[in-house]
Amino acid sequence: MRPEETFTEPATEPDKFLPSVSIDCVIFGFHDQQIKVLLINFKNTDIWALPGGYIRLEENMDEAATRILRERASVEDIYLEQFYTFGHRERVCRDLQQRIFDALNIPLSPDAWISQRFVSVGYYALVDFSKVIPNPDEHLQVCTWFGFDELPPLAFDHSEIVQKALSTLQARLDHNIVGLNLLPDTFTMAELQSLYETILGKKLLRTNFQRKMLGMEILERVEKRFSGRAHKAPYLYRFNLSRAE
Amino acid sequence: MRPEETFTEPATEPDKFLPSVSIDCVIFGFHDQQIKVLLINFKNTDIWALPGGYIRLEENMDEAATRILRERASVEDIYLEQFYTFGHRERVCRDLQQRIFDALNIPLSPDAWISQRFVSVGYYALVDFSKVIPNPDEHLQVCTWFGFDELPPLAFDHSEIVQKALSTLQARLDHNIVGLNLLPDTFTMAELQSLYETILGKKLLRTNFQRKMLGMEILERVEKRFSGRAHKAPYLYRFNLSRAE
DNA sequence: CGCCATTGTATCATTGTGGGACAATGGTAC
DNA sequence: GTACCATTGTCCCACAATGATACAATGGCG
Repeated sequence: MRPEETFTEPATEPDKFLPSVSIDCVIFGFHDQQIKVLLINFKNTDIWALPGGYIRLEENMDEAATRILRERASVEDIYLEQFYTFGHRERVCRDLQQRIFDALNIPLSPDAWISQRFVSVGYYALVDFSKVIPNPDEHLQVCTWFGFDELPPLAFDHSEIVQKALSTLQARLDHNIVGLNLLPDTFTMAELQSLYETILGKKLLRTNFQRKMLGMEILERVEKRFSGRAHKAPYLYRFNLSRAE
Repeated sequence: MRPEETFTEPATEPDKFLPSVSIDCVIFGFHDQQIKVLLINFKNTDIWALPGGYIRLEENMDEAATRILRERASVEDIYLEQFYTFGHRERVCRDLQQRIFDALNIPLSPDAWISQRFVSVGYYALVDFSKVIPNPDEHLQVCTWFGFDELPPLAFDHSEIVQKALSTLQARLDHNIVGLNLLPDTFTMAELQSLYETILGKKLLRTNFQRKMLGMEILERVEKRFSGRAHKAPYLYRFNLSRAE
């Protein structure tokens, strides 16, 4: 199964997919003190959108989301969570959709279910920025990271979807161990704090943050870092969930 | 538009509805110190299920949920919230579905989308038990309240849906003002506490619960109750959201 | 008319959090 | 080599939030 099958097949082989339902993935990364989102851009257009896809008849919905993510971001064992389903009547703009298919030179019959109304199930993924290789297929020009605050205008209701993904992530910050998925294997306390501050959109007190994180007993210290920078070298930490009981 | 149209139409007039997507509603009430759930029972069967329905092409998804609720529980201005979307491959059992349609004497073509796989969007509603008039239509034998701990076996994956609805409600208890929707206009502190204890499934300390609720400044005291029972008569309270600022 | 379960409130101990003090560290500049 | 200094790790204090208990007020009931 080649990655690019997903995009063309629903138009050419509609019977292999579940009609009226799509999946859109908000893939979050963290780099340079910034939340990043992976966006795609269709060939011959300037249209940016969330990576998404459709559910094959033989797939569970979660499996479909995992596959879509694998195809776009080339990552396995991903942290993936469903957060909301978007079902506004006019959420998919027909004209814009037509423009995309025209640009790709794929025929789109107005009768096909893929031309009709959609409900889209939103998933967000937390991935280690450094391990992701964006993976454009033959229909995509680019597949790139954008800073959360520098997103281009997005197709359809994708801006709303991104916004809802972030607010859900904020609300679940206590339960999701976001660092485990968004950071490299080892990291400094400052990096972890910067991640939390970026997600929450506010500054935290360094000392209290450190106290709280260490108190959770899910961090393990590893050897001192050989800091390239000046000043006192911080510890490196690693997540160790087995310590939490 | 008569209520019962919803159930037959997708089979007879599939083009009026969005294929592959259904809505299932978990309608919560509170009575006799118990969380209640409204269930339906199809005529000539012993099959219990959640009230559900389909999305008309001209409806937003939220509107569809509101309509389904109105048709089943005859309540307007309902507190309704989407909580999860269920998309397992085998979640709708074909045989069971066939049995329902046979019992109702409605033809069900195996080719129709309604015979195929579904994704179901779950909504939960919080309603004032005393104001709800369960409203069975011509295809339903009964439409009744069940205690949450005394639910009969449910069709398809509806047990899982109910469970997820409650756990979501628990998680959102801080943000949702559940009392506003689940209790009558006026109520005692003991009733409010009992509601919270039932939802959370654990006892709370009376004095601290009272302190916390009063501290939120969303309750307003009304005249003393003429308690039929012995002992000190408690205050009656009413929600007054304008006080929260 | 006193009993007593219930209710409203005050009080104290414990824990959690905001905020700052301070010593230790380890490149950098001299 | 040495003084410097921003960063880091830790401790401490003040105050808020919460757990838990004590106690007075109430109002039907016997």
